Amino acid sequence: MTLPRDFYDRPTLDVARELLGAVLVHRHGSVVTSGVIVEVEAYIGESDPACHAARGRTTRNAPLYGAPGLSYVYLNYGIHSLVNAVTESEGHPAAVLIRALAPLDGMAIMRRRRLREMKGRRTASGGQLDDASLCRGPGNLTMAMGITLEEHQLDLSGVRLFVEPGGMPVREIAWGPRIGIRVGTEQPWRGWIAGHPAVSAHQRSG
DNA sequence: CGTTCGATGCACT
DNA sequence: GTGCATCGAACGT
Repeated sequence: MTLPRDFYDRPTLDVARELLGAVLVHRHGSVVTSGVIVEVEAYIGESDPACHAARGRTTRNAPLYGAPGLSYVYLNYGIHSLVNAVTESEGHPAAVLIRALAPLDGMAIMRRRRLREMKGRRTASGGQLDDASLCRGPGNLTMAMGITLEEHQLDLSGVRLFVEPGGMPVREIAWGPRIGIRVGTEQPWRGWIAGHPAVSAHQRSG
């Protein structure tokens, strides 16, 4: 079962909460990668200074104003593709950023992609990557899953990049300030599964 | 613990 | 030209 389009046509914080514990799946040819969503952030409307729509509609952020249930992928810092799910009805720009996954399928290729990206660089751990680290962080998870700008504007209820509910039981959800932004930090719009080892940025408890 | 820094692409000013 | 919804290493305290 795949979450339908109208799942995303709702208040963004509701969508964000219910994405926790669901499974993000990427089919790239015959290669399938997936993982349980354990960390998300909500970006809601033009009044949210951290939302890409904060300064009105542009060609870049137009998909945020469009149909809910599509992917919104953009390149950040010239290096990382970040993947969002567009939420709320047309004309209401909002999205949920997927920040971390607990890997399920394709862990071998995830590890290969992550290590290839780190090639040439010295690593403190000698190039070790435990399972919980494969998709920890929004840039790391897209690297591991092979999500690029080619996955921009895909139907999340389709067959290539989609979400299935019920990946794991969610005992406790914690909420706190969003990470890595310079404005809008007063809103507790980062949600994560309390205590999960794949959550990024040291804040795993609530 | 903390801050700083380089790598890198694109949209916007 | 500036500014990022990043990452990991390096170095200071």
